[in-house]
Amino acid sequence: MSIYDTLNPPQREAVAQTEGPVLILAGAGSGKTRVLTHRIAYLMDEKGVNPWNILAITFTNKAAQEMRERVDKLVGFGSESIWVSTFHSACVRILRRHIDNLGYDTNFTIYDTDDQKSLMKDVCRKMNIDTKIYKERSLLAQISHAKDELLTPDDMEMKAAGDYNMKKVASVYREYQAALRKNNALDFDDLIVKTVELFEKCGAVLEYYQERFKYIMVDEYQDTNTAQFKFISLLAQRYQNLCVVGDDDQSIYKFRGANIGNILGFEHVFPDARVIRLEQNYRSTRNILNAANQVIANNTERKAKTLWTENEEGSKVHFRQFLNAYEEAEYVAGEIGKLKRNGLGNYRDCAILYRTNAQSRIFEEKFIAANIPYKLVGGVNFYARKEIKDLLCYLKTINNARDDLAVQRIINVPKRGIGATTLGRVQDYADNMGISLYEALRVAEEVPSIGRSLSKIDGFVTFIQMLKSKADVMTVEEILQEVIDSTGYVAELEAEDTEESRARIENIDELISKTVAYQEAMEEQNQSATLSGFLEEVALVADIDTVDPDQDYVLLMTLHSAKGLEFPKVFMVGMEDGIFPSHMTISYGDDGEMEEERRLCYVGITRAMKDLTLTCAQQRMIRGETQYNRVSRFVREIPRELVDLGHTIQEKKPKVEELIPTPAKYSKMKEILQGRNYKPREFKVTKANSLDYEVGDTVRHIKFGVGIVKEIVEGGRDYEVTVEFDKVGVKKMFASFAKLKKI
DNA sequence: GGAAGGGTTGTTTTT
DNA sequence: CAACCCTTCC
Repeated sequence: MSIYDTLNPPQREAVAQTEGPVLILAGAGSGKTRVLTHRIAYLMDEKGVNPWNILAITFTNKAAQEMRERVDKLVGFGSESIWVSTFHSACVRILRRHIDNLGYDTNFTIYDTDDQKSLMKDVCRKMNIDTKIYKERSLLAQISHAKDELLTPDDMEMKAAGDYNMKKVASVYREYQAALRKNNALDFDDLIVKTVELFEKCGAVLEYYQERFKYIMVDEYQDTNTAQFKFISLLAQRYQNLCVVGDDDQSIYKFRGANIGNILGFEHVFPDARVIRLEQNYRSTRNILNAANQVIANNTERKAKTLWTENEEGSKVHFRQFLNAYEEAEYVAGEIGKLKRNGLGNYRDCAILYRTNAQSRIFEEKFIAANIPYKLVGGVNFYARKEIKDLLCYLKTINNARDDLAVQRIINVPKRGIGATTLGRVQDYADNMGISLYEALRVAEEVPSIGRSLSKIDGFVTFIQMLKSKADVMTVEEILQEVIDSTGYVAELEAEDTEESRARIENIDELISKTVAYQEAMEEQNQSATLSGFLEEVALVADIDTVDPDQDYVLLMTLHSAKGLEFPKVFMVGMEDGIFPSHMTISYGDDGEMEEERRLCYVGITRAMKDLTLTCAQQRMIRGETQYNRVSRFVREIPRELVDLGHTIQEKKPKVEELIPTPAKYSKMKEILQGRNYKPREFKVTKANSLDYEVGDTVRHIKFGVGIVKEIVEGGRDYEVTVEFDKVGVKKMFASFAKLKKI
């Protein structure tokens, strides 16, 4: 009995076909992750392939991690030397070693969307471009599309021919790239583009990686763009052992350049490719799968296939319509509460899927009111929060002083009395001398009419220099701690003492824990923890990567984020024409866009294992105005006999109210929500049953150090602990996030 | 130099 | 409805 006996025939074929190009068309829930992990195991076990020679590209870091764990279980050795990572991480890893060939420093910074926007703003200002006409966002979008297609500014200009607008964009693109290079920074798209550029420019580097990656596998292949395809084909050119896995019906990233032609035309590019179809679904009940099949059958641009399953029929797809979004959310909260109370399932079995992030708000409100723990995936990224960005920019400045953007952000945070005027003068000087902002600050005495600000600038520069010199011997955590202490960042927030400032401090504590976690992870993998390593990890984590399967919470996310996941119970909410499919698609889109929306719907439906509920509201507030939407056309595409309509339209919510303890008045809700602080994300404030320390004990706090517990007051939600610290005096804090350790 | 307030704008979707 | 940008006022 071998580990491969549990596979069905096509799965086994996909596993055993190790040589040459292979296209695996894997329908939703057809066990493609199993195939991939078994295939890797097979390569190592049966074919004697060195794990060092295997590259597996996944869509998220989380998927990468899971795949490694599963291979570990199958093979039990060597999985740590397989490269399993996302396109972006793989490229960063390569660039960190070789990007000096392209004239960048290997400690380059990675710019996120916010950084890109600030940089673009600078560029437009310098070029005298009216951002009322050419919006930063739209310029960046056009540039991003160009990069997806591997078009340089020159290509774009050529393509523009007589098109004035596109010519203008091309010139902005050129300046933008120059600015990035000056800051020694890359944006997300550059990570791929520059790697391809590197391969094309340096034959030796490409050859090295071709030799290294003799076996290449790519998951979620339907969502690769042209640049990613180029990256992969260059690598696979020599040995041609390229195995791609995808499902054209689940291609949902056209807007960010995904080229569905990559999968539809694979056999054309690799004529001797073996094509294997996985059509048996192991995930969903028959009713759910049939509903999905019926919906997707309305698309014309697809490789025909029909998924089947041996699973039981299961319950029908539930459909419920409500008066408004509040009742919709209340219903969902009520259903989940009921499930948990009746012991029929856990919170973690449930996912709420919606089309746009903005729809999450109401569900958060209702979940808080109903005391249901949840985790919001996506939306405002943790690393996009002001306090986190501020601190990270300190780290970036210490790491790469050529990053002007980072320096600009922190030079006067906290207030050092270095204002816009002074900064402008230094910037001018830097521009004239062709040096970076930070270099100019270092020689600020040379800058004309700097006056009294000089001493303040000196203070800042001395501080950064000190940390730069010590960066090699300090851990990331120590550096961060030093920044926090010396700048008084947290102290300032403490003085503020509002709900908001406390939430910010909590976020900062979390950032500190993340540095510790990073160090531990590196130690485990026998790698050294570096500042640029940490910054890179921070730049490339997707929110979904932070979901912890051991925690019992409901997941709230967009349909896009749900790709690749599965849940026993799924709620697809906001099923209305105008929301999903989106207003944009209905009014301005073509057939292709509508088909993409439909694929998104297909992805949503096929996430569900046992139970699927579709909901919508008759009226809904969008951007301050009330909309009346029809039931989504996708709902109407599901055959009537597969649907349970419940007790008609507005079942007045008699039971629901009982389920929700707080008075269901919106204003009241809002008060609770806002009182609880800003944007509550996870339910972390869970009151411990008891504390493992008591009055008189000596405890350690991650930030304040050692102290003695003076008082413990039991509050409703949490314990309030008063501690007298050796260094910082008496502090009051909540037990659940002070994380005091008895010593 | 910095905070407060008013007007304007906009959302699909993300690494 | 908010978030964000810009102006105004201290």
